[in-house]
Amino acid sequence: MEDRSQYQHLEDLRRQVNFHNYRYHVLDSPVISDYEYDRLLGEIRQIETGHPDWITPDSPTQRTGAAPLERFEKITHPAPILSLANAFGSQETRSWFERIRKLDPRVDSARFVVEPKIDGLSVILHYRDGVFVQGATRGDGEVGEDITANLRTVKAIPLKIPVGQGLGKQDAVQPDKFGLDIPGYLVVRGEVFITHADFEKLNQELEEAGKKTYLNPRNTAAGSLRQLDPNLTASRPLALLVYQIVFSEDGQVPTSQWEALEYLKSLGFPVADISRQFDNVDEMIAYTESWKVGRDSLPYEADGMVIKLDDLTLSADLGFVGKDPRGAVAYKFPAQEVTTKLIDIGVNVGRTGVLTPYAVLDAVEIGGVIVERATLHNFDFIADKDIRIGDRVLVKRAGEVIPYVIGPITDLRTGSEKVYSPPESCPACGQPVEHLEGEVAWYCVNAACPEQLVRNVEHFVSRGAMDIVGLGIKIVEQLIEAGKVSDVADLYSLTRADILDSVTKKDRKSNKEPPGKIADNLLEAIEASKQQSLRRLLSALGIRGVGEGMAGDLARNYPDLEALSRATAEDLQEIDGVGPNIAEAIVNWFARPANQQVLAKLQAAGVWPQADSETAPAASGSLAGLKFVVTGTLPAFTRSGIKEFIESHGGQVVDSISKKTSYLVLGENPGSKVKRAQELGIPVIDEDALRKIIDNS
DNA sequence: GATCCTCGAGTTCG
DNA sequence: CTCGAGGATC
Repeated sequence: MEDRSQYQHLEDLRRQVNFHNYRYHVLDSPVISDYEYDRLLGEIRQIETGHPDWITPDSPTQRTGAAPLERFEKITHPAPILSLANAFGSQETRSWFERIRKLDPRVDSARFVVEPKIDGLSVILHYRDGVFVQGATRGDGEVGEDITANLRTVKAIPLKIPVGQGLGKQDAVQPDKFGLDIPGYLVVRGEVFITHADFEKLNQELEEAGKKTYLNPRNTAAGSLRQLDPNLTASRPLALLVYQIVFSEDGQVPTSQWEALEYLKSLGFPVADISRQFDNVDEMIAYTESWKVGRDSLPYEADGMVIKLDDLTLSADLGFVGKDPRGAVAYKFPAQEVTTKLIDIGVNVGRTGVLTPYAVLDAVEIGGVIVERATLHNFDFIADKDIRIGDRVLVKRAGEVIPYVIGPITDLRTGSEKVYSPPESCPACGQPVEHLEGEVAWYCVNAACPEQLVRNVEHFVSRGAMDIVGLGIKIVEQLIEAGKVSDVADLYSLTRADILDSVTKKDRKSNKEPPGKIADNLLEAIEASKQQSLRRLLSALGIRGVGEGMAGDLARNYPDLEALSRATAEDLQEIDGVGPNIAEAIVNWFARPANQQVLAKLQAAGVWPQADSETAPAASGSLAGLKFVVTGTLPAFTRSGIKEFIESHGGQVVDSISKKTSYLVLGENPGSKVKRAQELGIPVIDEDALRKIIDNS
């Protein structure tokens, strides 16, 4: 008697846990705390321990704990698991529609369903009498691998359908709203994936534990499902969205894709909430395109949208082209991540002598441009990620612009890859390289390294520094090669003849301007640069640790270079933001004879700015005390324009988002900063909103 | 001593 | 944009 009531209690507990599981993993809105959930689960475990014969495969305790497998068994799918033809852009999507319209007049008035194409792993789930009995990978579409034990640990997969039956809650689903008999045997298809947020959290945890991190959410999801030990799979934050009924027996299922999604939802399966139904091609395409732009705001990685004819009967009647069904098409977004071969590793020498490795890649298109080079940051990065020459690597364009190597696809190694070791001598001058203890960077310490000189002069003339227009890297190289320039001060003693002698020979055919004119323009630009502010000159000199910001701070505290050169390390540390390291770097720079010579030459040439008004901070204004970060392109401003605009109203512009940021100003084609702002709860505004803030105060 | 913030330096393609 | 590192802050 007691057994009987305890069994009923167990059943009740299981129903409750399943319900809360559904609330959490499918609806994403839990109604009890994790603690309470764990307590319910614990109680079930306790009862089951006392009565092992009561354990059923759909008990929530059976999600974990299965023993590791030797290998995965093969499973033949009950129906072929199809792939889709791709369409790149709206033009190809329209062509697809036109093609099938000609084949069948019914297409003319057809409806469409648009769903996200999530970058995860396709899985096939089998339910016998409402109980999850088997799960498989897609494999080649006919035969997949049995990963039932792993899938059981994915909490978003209902172990029993329908969910919520008998709980009497308002969220309880009504599977009979379609008036259909739930099939005794039902096979559905879905995508297992990991959200961006969970992926980042997982990688952070792995990194803290000193373990190897994953490359991207897709690899992680795929790797997690292919673990032979289900306990490992259980520890991964896998999510699921279901989108297709593959097969059914002993029952009826909807014959429209939209209803199929509704039906699956009613059975307790998670279904993508951005899926939409359309009866108009233009609106369908507009919606699809809207996600091409908005893909970054999705919580998961999507590599496109799937467009399906809503009428599944019509879709089936249309048949196939090769293996692809005619009734659906995958609208692909431009790739943001691409794999390619790393052919070689080269090394650049920066103006400070830092050696930076870069990857020479087998050219690939990423997001519309051909990429064949990507920075590798530093030599530790190569070692940490275990990047080898000949590896296939995953490459991404950060913020849609600068490509970088995420890491090697180790599964694709052939054994012929070569481990890379950093050079022992500078690739530009051949002098031995040095590495300071505790620092990541390797340096070429040869003061006469020609590459460093080129970079140094390049930096000196750049837009943010002395702003000498018309003096590009090519001309700098030629002037140095011709021996006309051996430090930045030499620019001010250049004659017309010097420039004509060394520069014009090579550039003549590519330039329409007569060489004399080029020389004159250049001399004029050099002359004009003598009027640049102390802040700009300081930042142009390239003292270690002194960039645009620090140069401004120094220029506010010292009237000219002479005064600064006499400052001691102690004096300098009085300035906010200057610590022992930067103070020492400044003192050392002024102490070097070569630099003293440069200073003397500059002074003689009249390049000797005094403390200037440009450095006076705007202490008041409607934006006083507010910190702004700008991302993307603003309609009415240039990059430096918006900075000046905000600063002129007393606001401050910084580069990276932190808790102290007041607003993120959003332009077009924004980068990853938007996501970070959302995480930190920082208000995101556009240009107009910024103006309103100024006007309203 | 640990953690957060800010800055500097190098960076690709067209 | 990313990464490293110096400085400030608790």
